[in-house]
Amino acid sequence: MVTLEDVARQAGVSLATASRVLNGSTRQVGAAMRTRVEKAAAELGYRTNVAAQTLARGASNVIGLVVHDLVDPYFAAIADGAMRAADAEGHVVMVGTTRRDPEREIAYVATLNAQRAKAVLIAGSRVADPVVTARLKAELDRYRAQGGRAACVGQDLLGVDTVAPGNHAGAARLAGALADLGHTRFAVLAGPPHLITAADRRAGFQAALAERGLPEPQIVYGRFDRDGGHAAAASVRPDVTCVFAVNDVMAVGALAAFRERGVRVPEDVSVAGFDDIPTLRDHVPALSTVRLPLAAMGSLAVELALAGEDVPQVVAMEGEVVLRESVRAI
Amino acid sequence: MVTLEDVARQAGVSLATASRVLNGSTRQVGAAMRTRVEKAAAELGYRTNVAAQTLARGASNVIGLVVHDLVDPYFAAIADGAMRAADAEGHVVMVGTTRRDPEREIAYVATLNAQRAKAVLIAGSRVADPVVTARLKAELDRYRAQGGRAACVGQDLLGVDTVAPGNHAGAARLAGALADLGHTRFAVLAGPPHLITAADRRAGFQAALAERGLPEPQIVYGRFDRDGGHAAAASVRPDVTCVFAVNDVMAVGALAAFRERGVRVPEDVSVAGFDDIPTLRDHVPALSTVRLPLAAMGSLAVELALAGEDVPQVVAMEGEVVLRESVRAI
DNA sequence: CCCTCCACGGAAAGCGATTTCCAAGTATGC
DNA sequence: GCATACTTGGAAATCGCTTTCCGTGGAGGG
Repeated sequence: MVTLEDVARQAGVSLATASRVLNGSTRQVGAAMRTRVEKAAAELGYRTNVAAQTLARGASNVIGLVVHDLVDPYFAAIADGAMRAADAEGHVVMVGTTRRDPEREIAYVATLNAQRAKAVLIAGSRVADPVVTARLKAELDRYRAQGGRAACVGQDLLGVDTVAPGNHAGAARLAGALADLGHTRFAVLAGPPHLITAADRRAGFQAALAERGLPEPQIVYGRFDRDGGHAAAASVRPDVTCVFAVNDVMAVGALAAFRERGVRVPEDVSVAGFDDIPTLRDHVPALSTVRLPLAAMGSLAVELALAGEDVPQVVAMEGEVVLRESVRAI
Repeated sequence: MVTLEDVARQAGVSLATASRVLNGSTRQVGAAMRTRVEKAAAELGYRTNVAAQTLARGASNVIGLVVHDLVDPYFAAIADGAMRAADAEGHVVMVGTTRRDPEREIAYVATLNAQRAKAVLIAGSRVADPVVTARLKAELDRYRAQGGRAACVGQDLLGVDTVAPGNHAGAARLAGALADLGHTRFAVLAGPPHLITAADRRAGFQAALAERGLPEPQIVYGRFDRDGGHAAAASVRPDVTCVFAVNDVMAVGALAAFRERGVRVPEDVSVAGFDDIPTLRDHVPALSTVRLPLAAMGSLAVELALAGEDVPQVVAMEGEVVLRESVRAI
């Protein structure tokens, strides 16, 4: 394994000079020395040992990204945005998936702390359990106490820079748009009650209906993924004319369930989701939803974390209602 | 920043003992010392400095994964499989996206070499340019010369452990199945000519048609993504009854293009893809394809790399033809 | 022509862990 | 009861790089 010392010896210069040439420094190195070092490094096939560099510098160029599930287009889009931003700043990205287990989320923050990652990004909904949230916050605080930066895409509950999607307001606007189409009897495929994102969207939707004096929607709890939507669709009451799934992958699952049962969308029932994941544009029928700029949210989170303001910044991202063929007026 | 030395001092033991307790070792430590160290570590909130550990041990627990595009469900599925396997072995994963630029692929291998990653996984098609391939191979060889392990999901061109999808054979079997339905006039949305995966699939398809004495299919080149399929579909000749897109995302794009033009699938034209990406199951019409076990391929690649046999292993993965509603007999 | 200052090369002290080598204490066998 | 063999704790060298501090030679100013 060729080290900087090998390069320095081959070039006939000191370690310090070789380091300054190859790994950047504020100090200048004369042209003659510089080319000698570069030539030696190329000949020997030298590659910096980042572990040693990180140790010596006391700072790494790793950005950690924690998501629930990379296969979910929602997280894939956020991760993609984050990776582009990280890349543009010369950082590399370490990704961990929690598989929706908060314990794994905490463990991964600890791992990233051990890596002395430059920044940690946590994407995805918080859970309603205050004990779990407190433990994650404690782990993040410890990390930040050691000089780490952190940002979150989701609820502003961790005391760090946050990109906060307007879940409540977006769902409320969607409810309004759907009510304007003449719907009165709604169902909400609400996901798990303890997931705050799911709960906020459900609550926003319900609040808007109540404000208009419309009857309470049917609430169906379930999982937050495609299969959860598929299963929940089975219990929707027959008099319901419009179904709101609290995220797009659930809506896609519900659409599949309706199709299997011969229920036509939108003729028999209207369906809407939330997020506007990229894969949606090829779906039949085209799904109505609330558009969130997912990739931008990912890159913004990276920028916030890297900027590292003293007081945590919270940026709200409002979703835009997009009506497509999955809904119709009644 | 609390170090092992702080912990040792607080516990009143030596650095060596603290290290043995906290970071694993073959050596035993007495129960009394052990609990004292653990207590001190917990009180101080100690987190191992992985950079220092990596430097001292001469080995890291990072696995690098290089993919073209995380938003593409094909790569997301492979990455997910790889991450699960890595996780099971106690490794963390660093992901890089190349955005289909071979230069970035090479650069990322160099970065992972600098990280002294335990293993590097390269997923995605090689390109036909032998110079580029040689440069990537050289970079990988340098990495492996320093003790790194590598594996590849794709063509066996890099001299490392490889999980090789049966592109040619799978496409040939698909062509056979489609011909059995009575189709004789085909088009192939062939992707970019220089992408070997795309070329192999096209060639396999053509070979099977030729073997049956069927006329040459129309070949339409284009990009290897959804928009490429969408654009390519526009130039399909009107007499064609069956279109093969060399991957699923292209097929999905083609389906969208046909829908926009009022061409019905499968009534007017049959369409098939390749890969069987997970999002396909909710597509309308359900897309016929060749199923590849993507997640398993990802985890297998990790296992191969970690096993580190002396001679590179090559595991072929054969795809299974799956006919769904996007094709019909003629 | 002398003095100051700048530019640039090198020696050496860390960074925070692991691990080898010693030494001392404790079991075990006869 | 003594020699032998394990255990187990600690001192110190080491991993590869960065960076401070020092020293030297040459340019520029008066």
